[in-house]
Amino acid sequence: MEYSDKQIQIMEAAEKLFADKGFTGTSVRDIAESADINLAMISYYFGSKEKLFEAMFAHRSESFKLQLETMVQNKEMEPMEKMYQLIDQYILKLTNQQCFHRIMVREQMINGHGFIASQIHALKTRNQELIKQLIKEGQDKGVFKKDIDVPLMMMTMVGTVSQLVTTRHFYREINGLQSLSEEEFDQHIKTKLSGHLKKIFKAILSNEE
Amino acid sequence: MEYSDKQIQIMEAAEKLFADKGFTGTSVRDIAESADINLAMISYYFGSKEKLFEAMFAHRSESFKLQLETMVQNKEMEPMEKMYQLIDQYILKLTNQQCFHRIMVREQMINGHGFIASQIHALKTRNQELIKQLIKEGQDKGVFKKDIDVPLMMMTMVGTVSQLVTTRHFYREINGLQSLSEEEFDQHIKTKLSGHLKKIFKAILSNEE
DNA sequence: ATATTTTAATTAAACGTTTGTTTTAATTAA
DNA sequence: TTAATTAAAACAAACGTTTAATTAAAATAT
Repeated sequence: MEYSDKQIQIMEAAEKLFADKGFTGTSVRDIAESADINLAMISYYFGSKEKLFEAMFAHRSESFKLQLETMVQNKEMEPMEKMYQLIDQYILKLTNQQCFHRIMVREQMINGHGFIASQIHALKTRNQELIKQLIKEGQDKGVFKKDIDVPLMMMTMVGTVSQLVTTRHFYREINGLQSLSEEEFDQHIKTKLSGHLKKIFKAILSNEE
Repeated sequence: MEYSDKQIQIMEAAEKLFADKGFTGTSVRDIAESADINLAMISYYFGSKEKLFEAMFAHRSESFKLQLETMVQNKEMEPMEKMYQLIDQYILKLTNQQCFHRIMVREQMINGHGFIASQIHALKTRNQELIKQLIKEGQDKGVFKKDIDVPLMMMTMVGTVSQLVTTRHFYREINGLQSLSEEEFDQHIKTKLSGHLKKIFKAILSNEE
């Protein structure tokens, strides 16, 4: 789908507001003011508030996809290296798109059957499939353990990163990092999380002692 | 705070709706119908929708507290055993109060400064403090590693359980567990999570090889 | 114990706002 | 001149809350 500059401007304002206040907590007048456009433009461009939400979600979903195909199929790379790269890519996606992630968290909790639910389902199923391939390769090569619960493992990766992103202000305070700028704090999070998750995944996956 | 049966009846209906549809997504008329009372009773008993939310939250917060004090101070118990017990207790709390947890997840994402934010902050700070004690004891006894990032470790415990609870329908489908009843599925989750987290925490914490 | 008074609980209707959306009119670009 | 784009006003529906009237319960007096 192609969008004009004005449409993207509206979607970006909407994303921020939806992330902060939720779908029902955000009014179309909020969005119009924040995007600096007249409120009639929302219906004009997107048809409705709901359809704007869906358009924004689908738009961001695209850039939220993990780029794993070529990496998973790469035969030069060690399985554990691939796993580490997956972790870093996931951390990067989430820290770079924290608004969209917060929206995802809200939507995931609703066991819906509409457009958004199927978008999330497709995203998750795709990732799970690719990671299963990655794990199998490591097992076939004898470097990964045999009894690995992939969905549970993913829960730990996604859950840990998600928890840090959604409670970042608490983590920040408890570690006395108020002096850092948002960008510096994001960098701090990335580094810490990366080391932490790699340690855990090595312990779960690796056959070596 | 003491509440009458009717007040609890209202708070329980409200909790379910707030968990499913969010605060703004839930109308006082929804709550009144679901609790089978006249809508004026909400203002009559609680003052406002907002105050009902706060009352419900504080009420549930009480029973959500981890009971750790006596366990942490127990000198007969091994540190790792305590850690395992903490994990199981946390899993139990979350699976038993999934509605409240979903509300917590929503509220945590808002970096607010009101009543709810301070309730959550108190809950989290208290847990973190007790767990820090637990870790320190293990380190002093020489059974835990020295370089442990307690906040990050907690992110993994809380995050993994939270992720499973908030995306339970997806986890259920991907593992082909649709035939289980909700209760059987909850039991399945508890068992799996317990083993998974204990394995991870042993790897992170234990000094033994 | 019964009758009376007082307090509390419950109801339906109404209030003024805010909501998402549409319409109408004005302006701009082709 | 025609079509595309913007702004402002208007719309009904839904919102949280309050009101005033009624019923139920509790407390007091006889």
